[in-house]
Amino acid sequence: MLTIKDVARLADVSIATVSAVMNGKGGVSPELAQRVQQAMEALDYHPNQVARSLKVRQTHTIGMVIPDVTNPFFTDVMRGVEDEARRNGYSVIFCNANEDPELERRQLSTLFSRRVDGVLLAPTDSLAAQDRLTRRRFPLVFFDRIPTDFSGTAVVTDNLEASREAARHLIGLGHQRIAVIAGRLNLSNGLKRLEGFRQALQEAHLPLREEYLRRGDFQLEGGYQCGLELMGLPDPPSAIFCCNNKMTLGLMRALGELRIPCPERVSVLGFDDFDWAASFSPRLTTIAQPAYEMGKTAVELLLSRLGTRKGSPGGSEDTIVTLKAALCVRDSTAPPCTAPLTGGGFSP
Amino acid sequence: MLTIKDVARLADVSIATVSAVMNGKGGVSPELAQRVQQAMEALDYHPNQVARSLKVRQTHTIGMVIPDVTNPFFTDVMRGVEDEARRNGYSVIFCNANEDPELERRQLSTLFSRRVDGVLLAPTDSLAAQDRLTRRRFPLVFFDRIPTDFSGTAVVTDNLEASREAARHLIGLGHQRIAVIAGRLNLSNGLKRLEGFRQALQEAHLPLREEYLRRGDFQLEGGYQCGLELMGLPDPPSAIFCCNNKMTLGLMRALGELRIPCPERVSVLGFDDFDWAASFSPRLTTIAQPAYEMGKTAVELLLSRLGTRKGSPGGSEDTIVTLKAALCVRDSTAPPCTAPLTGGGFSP
DNA sequence: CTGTTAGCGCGTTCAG
DNA sequence: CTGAACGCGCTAACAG
Repeated sequence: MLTIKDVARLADVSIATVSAVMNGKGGVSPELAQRVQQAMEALDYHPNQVARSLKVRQTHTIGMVIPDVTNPFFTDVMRGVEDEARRNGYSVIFCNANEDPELERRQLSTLFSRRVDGVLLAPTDSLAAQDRLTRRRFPLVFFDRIPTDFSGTAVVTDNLEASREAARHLIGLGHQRIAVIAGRLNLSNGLKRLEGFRQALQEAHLPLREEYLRRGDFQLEGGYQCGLELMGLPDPPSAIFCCNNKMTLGLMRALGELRIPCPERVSVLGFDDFDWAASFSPRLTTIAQPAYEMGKTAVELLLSRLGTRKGSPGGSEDTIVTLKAALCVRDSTAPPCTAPLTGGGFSP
Repeated sequence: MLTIKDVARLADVSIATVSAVMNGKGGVSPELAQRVQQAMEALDYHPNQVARSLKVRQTHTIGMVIPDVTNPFFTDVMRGVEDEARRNGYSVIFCNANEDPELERRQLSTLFSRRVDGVLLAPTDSLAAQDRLTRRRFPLVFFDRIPTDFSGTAVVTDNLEASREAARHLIGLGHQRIAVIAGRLNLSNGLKRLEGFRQALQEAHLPLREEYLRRGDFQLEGGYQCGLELMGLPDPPSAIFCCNNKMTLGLMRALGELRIPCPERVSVLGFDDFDWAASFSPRLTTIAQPAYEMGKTAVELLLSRLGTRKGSPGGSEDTIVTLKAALCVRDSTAPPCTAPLTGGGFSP
């Protein structure tokens, strides 16, 4: 393996000089710099970053732990993270937490051992934030979700407002029997989405019937089950708001098996947009989160904390950036049908 | 930052002893080992992996460069990689190449600087393999696709056989006018899929009309365009085989806009399965690649090369593992309609 | 402006 | 079985 010494020898200078030109320090005569450059080229020399990291005490690596890599929302975030990180000379070690707090802990632990400069985290429960492992171990930026009573740096979408808008869209269409498939309620995203939905209903003086509030787990299976239950009700809803992409998938699967046409018999509005949403029937009405931008912002936040870290501690912390989501109206939402589709008789 | 010295001091032993217990070397009295363990616990000590890496000359990190993180096929592979890597004490640095050979080169370069122990690569063109950057720099395992005239270690799915099966399914349904939307033909996956399709047609003594062979770029837009063109033909196909997931999405979008019912008017069979495929209408008939297993296998292959690397060079190289894919028959394929749907008249 | 030297935190000799 | 010394490849302080 080539080292800085090989370059120095070939260029006939000291290793300090080589180091200086590599790091763009001034104070090297143009001729020598030239010689060094050529030597590096000739040898196809790549400086050993691990040695460098040991010395400068930063690895230019950030860790990212994701609850679920197969969720397209998170992969969009990842793209934003990777792009922005690379543009700033950082690499990213990604870890899958599989929505498992214990695994999350272990991942955080190895990230620390690898001395990443900072970590991007979408926590799987509310504990991570308080953990001695995370706090003070390294700069941490939360994304997508934050624990209750959170203080720190984070970037999230405005889940409350987005969900209100979603519900208002349904209400505006004339729906009165609106159900919601909520996600896990221990983290901010699930909670705020339900809350926003509730608020909009309240503002419209519409009740949220108990049997219309279902709780999934953000997974496909949960959405499927809730969909089955909801449509099996004596008085099924005419519209359903589904709090994330995977559950929406499950819901649609349930509707398909039940042969319940959407939007004719029931409207569906799903949180999270994805390519697929516009390719199949029905084309899904969704709330689109700015996922890529979220990743980009998370890195910016982290890097700025890293930059000022040397300054007085407790400086620019406790920043929560909130991103706006957008309603994408497509074909899965429509006014409720007035004529009953089930029987031949009338109903009010 | 805590070091091994702090542990040694607290346990009142030498650093060598601490090192020995950490690495499970024998020759330490149980009592001392106990003391050391307790000290490590008490301090919540995490060994500095970067220092360790510098010394032992391996980072226990593998690099993975992916052509497109947003493609669910690759994220499934990633899950397999991450899981298997972690189980063997490896972390993974993932890089997005964005289907861009130049970016791929840069990513490979920084991976080398970071001295990853090996790299998993789905190359974006045929050059990477020959590159002086990749060859001999570090152990390399290709996945998903290999360059033409490849030699080395790789894991791919049996694209040829899978595509033959796909085409045979369509033929078995009675289709005669079968079109194909092929992908990029410079890499093995695109090529083999087309080849398998061709073979099956030949075996059935069916011609592949020139206008029925379209070439996409594995992206959604390409599938969309090809779909438009194909269905705009004077004599449109009654079935389409689409060579990857994203193009299938585009194709379905085109069909939707054209209001061409699937499978009534045209059957669609897409390469790559995904959760979505079973949730919307029509439920897609697909070829399901064992993506997770591919990731897992890639890591196994890499790790075994790493393990025997100290042995005679050129040992267990040039292994190409081929994984079987499975046909998932759902609703998007059906026998061709015999009655014309377009006009009211007859046609043969 | 350039070269020499001392560590960064750890693993691994070697004496004891 | 344990402890002190050396070096991995690099940067930073200092000396020339």
